[in-house]
Amino acid sequence: MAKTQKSGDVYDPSCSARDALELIASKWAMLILPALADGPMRSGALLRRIGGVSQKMLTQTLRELEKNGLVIRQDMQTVPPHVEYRLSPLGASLSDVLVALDRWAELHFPELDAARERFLRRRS
Amino acid sequence: MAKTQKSGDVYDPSCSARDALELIASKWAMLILPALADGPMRSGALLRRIGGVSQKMLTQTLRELEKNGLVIRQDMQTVPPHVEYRLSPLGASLSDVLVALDRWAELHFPELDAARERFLRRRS
DNA sequence: CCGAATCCCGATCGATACTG
DNA sequence: CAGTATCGATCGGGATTCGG
Repeated sequence: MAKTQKSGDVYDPSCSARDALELIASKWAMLILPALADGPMRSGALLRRIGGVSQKMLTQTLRELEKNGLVIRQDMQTVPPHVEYRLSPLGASLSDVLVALDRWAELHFPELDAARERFLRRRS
Repeated sequence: MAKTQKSGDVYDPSCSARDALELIASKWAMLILPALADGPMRSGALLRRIGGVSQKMLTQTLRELEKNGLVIRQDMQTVPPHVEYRLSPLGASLSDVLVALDRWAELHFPELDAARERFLRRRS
């Protein structure tokens, strides 16, 4: 195996907990997983729900999440294509934490904005 | 102003809550902020604490966090240089959420590993 | 018609060496 | 000890094309 798994330590780059963190540390994953918390969605619906995401990045991120067992992909094998994505139990547990992060951003972004402006003013 | 601030909605790419999320969605920010939760640290100590980070990325990320009011930089103006970083109250509140994320990764990475292996096996 | 794969470019990252 | 500069490698993301 590639990594020594001692105990889970995200500060150890050789621990695969770090891989897990890097998977999560993606702005799209942080939006996709919470979006799926309310129930299964088609790829087109996700594309509309998540503003600013491209089809490519959506598919790419979903594949990565599927690969790691966080998202389950269900292809209805119909014409026209109908593909649904839903959270696995593992994905749902992660989604809970990510929802908290999203809510933090939605609550505190004005303070970040203000700090940025203060910072710029200070250097002018 | 660049973005219409309606209400905080991370799903709206024109809301600066999205900017906040993108700032957070960095593997280094996710390690730096929790690392500072235990108290102020010097830059060298952070470099040692956070495995795999380069001096460049550490400085760069710290600057970004400082710019957004999450981290406070204190230069002791001595020779040799002594610079300390510590969380602002805002940064501390974010750190709490990030700690939860880190702990999720440390708890569940074996399940991700297993899922990846299952995925590979399925396609072989 | 919907979802995925390919090509291509700019932005970003990381290693190393250097400055104050 | 803290930060910067440079450069090659890598990644993100859009436009386009493919396939069912």
